[in-house]
Amino acid sequence: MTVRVRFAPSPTGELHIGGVRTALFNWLFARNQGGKMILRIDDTDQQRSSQKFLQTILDSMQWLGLGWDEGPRAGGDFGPYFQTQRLTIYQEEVKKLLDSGKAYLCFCSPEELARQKEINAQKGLPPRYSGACRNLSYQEIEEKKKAGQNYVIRLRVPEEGETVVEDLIRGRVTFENKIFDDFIIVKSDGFPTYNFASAIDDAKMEITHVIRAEEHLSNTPRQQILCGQLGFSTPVYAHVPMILAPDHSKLSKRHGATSVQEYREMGILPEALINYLALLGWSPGGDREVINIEEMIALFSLDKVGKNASIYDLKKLTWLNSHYLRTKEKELIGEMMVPFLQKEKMISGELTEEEKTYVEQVVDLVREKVKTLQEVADASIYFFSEDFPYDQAEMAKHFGREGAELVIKEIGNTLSDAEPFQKETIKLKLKALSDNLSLPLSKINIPARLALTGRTMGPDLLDIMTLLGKEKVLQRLKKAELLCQGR
RNA sequence: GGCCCCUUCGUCUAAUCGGUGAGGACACCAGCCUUUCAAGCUGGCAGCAGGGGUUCGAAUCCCCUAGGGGUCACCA
Repeated sequence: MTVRVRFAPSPTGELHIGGVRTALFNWLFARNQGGKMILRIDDTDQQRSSQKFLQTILDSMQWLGLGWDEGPRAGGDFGPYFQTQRLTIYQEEVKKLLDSGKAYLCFCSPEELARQKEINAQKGLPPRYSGACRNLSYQEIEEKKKAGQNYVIRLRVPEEGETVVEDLIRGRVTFENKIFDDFIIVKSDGFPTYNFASAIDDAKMEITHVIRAEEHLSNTPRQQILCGQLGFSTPVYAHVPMILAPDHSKLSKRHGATSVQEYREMGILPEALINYLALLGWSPGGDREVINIEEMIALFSLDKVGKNASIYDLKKLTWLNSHYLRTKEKELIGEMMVPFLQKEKMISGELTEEEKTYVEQVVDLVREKVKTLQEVADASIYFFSEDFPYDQAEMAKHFGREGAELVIKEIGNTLSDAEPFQKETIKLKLKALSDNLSLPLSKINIPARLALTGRTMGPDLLDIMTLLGKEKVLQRLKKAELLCQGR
């Protein structure tokens, strides 16, 4: 039997890192097992679902390289892959349950239910449904329907016995059936609830393994009961641990960057995010930290997934990102830089081949010093514009000093003779100048760097000079002379 | 509150059948390197939640306590 797994996001928000990690584990498992990855859209929440979120989720998945074999944009034999397009399938199953008395209509209004819950809460009882409509007569039902009363459909849950979930990660988990009340399977708007639609779709789509977050573990017995009533066999379950925010609470917007989209905009590389997320809750064994996707696929197995929730730590993500930033081909990083450079107005329009090469050279110099693509852009301004900012504090320190102007002037003089204008010749010139002026090399390099870049830290000075070219270097040194005078 | 899950350095984690000086990574600190800042290299700090058992021997098995998380929605 071929493995079929599914990732079933609901388009009610952006794809967050918890969701991606779940998607990743599904994807790795499918690839490792030679199985299929299905993407299903659980969009039964009419109020909150939106087309915009759907697009973002699909884009995020594709950006990360987590492709799917069946689903939106891919098609497949088990469609449709949107729950809102599967209504007739659910209706068919509802009818069976209703006809056999395994489900019933409930006319209690949300207000009534809320009141019941409040009463229960006051008595210290769990907030469960009273069962008021459990045994309505046929006549009562017809009357209420005729009166136009809204209703939901509830599943009649057996009060005796227990339901056992055999979880690949947690082991055997037992629930007493009496703790469940008759839960809703069809909402008053006619749409199925999550537990209902999910159980049906997993069965109809022939999903073999349901790999999802631990928050669903408590829902699993309900789905198993449903499968039993529906006559479906249950898939194998694997509940992966949750990802928690640094304050140990459940992830939410107030925790800063939590969506894939945000990391992308920040300049995190997809492979860094994947690598980081893979290490959260799973270990490839040994002392591996940096691991590429092919190795992950080869090594992935659910029994190496841990049981405890993990807290995400941006520092490690950032470290991995700087690693990939530094080691990936500069041509590829150059391409990825384009939107960032455009955003900062450092480039515009289509790049010529020459410009592409220049961007790559800049990237190659700057990336050693920073951790994200955005930081590459921030650290590259002086390579793209004459109108770059000068660090005021450093200016005061290095240009405000007695004799600063003279040093800058001397640097300009000596460099104007540097021919060809290359690292070795420049190096010799600067060294000679340091000897002539009896100044340590740093007293020359630092002002020069400040003059050329507006800051005192950055890539190798000689590399900056050669990439900028003689003309710009001399021009900026002239400008710096004036800045010294105007102190 | 009921039910369920979980508990190894600050964080992510490793430790085949119980026998380890409890290993690695990020972060942090120090040194080296160095024209700046990084990177890199070397070293350091730091952990088995607590208590009972079982055993010659427990991070590992059992029980209790504590703590954290999840769930109990006409959200998924």
